[in-house]
Amino acid sequence: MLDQPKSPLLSMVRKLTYWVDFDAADEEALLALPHRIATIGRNRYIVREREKTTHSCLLVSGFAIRHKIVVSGSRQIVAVHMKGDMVDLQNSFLDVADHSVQVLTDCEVALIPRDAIKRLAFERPNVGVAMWFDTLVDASVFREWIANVGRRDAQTRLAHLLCEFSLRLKVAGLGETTDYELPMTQEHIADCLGLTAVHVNRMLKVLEAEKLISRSTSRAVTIGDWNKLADAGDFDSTYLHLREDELALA
Amino acid sequence: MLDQPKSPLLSMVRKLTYWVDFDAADEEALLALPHRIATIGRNRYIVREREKTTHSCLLVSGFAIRHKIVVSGSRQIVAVHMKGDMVDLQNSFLDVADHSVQVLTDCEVALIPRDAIKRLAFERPNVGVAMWFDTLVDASVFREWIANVGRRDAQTRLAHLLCEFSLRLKVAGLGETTDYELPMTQEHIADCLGLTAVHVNRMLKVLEAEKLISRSTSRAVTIGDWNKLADAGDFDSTYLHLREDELALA
DNA sequence: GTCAAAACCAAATCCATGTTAATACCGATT
DNA sequence: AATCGGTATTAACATGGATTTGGTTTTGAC
Repeated sequence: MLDQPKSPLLSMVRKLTYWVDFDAADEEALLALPHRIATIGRNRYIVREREKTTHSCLLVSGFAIRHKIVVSGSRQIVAVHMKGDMVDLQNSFLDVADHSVQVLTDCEVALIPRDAIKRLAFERPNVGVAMWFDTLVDASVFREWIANVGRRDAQTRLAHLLCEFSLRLKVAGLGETTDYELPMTQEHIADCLGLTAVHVNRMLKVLEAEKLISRSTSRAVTIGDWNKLADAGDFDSTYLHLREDELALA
Repeated sequence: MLDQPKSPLLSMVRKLTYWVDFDAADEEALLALPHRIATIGRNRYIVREREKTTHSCLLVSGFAIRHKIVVSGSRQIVAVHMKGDMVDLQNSFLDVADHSVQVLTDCEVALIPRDAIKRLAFERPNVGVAMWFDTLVDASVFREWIANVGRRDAQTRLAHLLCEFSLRLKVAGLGETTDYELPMTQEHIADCLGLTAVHVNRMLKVLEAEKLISRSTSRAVTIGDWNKLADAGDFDSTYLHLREDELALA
């Protein structure tokens, strides 16, 4: 702690460096970004739709969702974020937030002034391009979700989401590929999938009955046969654009 | 023509310059990007899912869609593109395409080698950041589509899409806000909305019966009262992140 | 440890949208 | 003007998922 304080920004550096080769100065500049660590309590909002944002936010621990509320009052979750994700590069550069970001669990975040990020992107093209590519991956996930919600039936949708979580949690070091703890309630899942919580419950039962998953507690998911679940979920991990080494461990 | 050949890349420059202040050298460098003009016939593919891509593509005229095919065989359209859009900054930097891009009509495109774009992004941070921001806007539209498909009923979904087209076509100089030609069949619309073509037809009739729109030919849309249609579609243009001057003319 | 609130589970009913299939239209040829 | 293929339209019927209700279990705040 005294001699080698581990920066919470390290996970960001690690993530971004996949896309471009940073030199020492790039890394230093990233780690030197001004930031403030904050703890955000369960269910609190990081940003609300239509607000102006001034900070971007790196998730150090915990889970967060992005969501939109439609006129009927129902909620659509458009993304789930976990440790190491840069939440809200999205909102913060488009001036007015087009969606809300809410924390699921108590979270530690590093708040970085967006102007500092912006400046860095101009000064160090390596960093700028890396962030650009990172948002391209986000966009790819959004596209897959459009397809999931638009064209797959409830069971397939759910299986797909469970596969996505499986890989992402593993990569984030938060579980095993075939065994993890769901960070969210069935209602959250429903809002990811454009379904009702009641129906998510039914489909979980179906997946369980078909021996694709099993659950010890209500949040714990164990995947019996990963490939079968992936088939059931029409899941192809291409869209996550994981690195080879990340894929390998899956 | 002889003294002032108008570059097809100009519309790209105009679009990108909204986000950052280009200097003369930036603009020059953008216009100097190597590119090849090609004409692509109706229904042809620009990229197919899982292919490796080497070029990025600027739409000079015509319409294109991005889509994914799910296991049941149905198609989900995840984006519609028109004149001036950079199609496939997305695919081309993520090595393997996670979705297909297909043109609807005969299209003129400018094909730009992705390496040239990448190099430019490193050499001229202004350009890199501008492209980054452009993809942030794309991502914002994806999010809105997730919500549209996931949480709005058929009629609202359709009204929402018609509003989006209304603004985007107007901004692209391809129609009036209250009066435009739909670039797509009802089946295409259905695949944007996660519905069937039959049901899209039904809903078009409903919107017509409620005097929200009228149609002279089957593709022509006239919006009676824009605000009423926007209400019916739960439409708020924030997510398009249009410039003020573009919004003004809406 | 207690208690209220939240989450989960189950069953019955309903309805928005899907499915299928037949007909009508329209624009592009020849 | 006859033909043809792709769209659009319409109707009858089927169904996946929503809704509603009520009960049970778990969670977390104190």
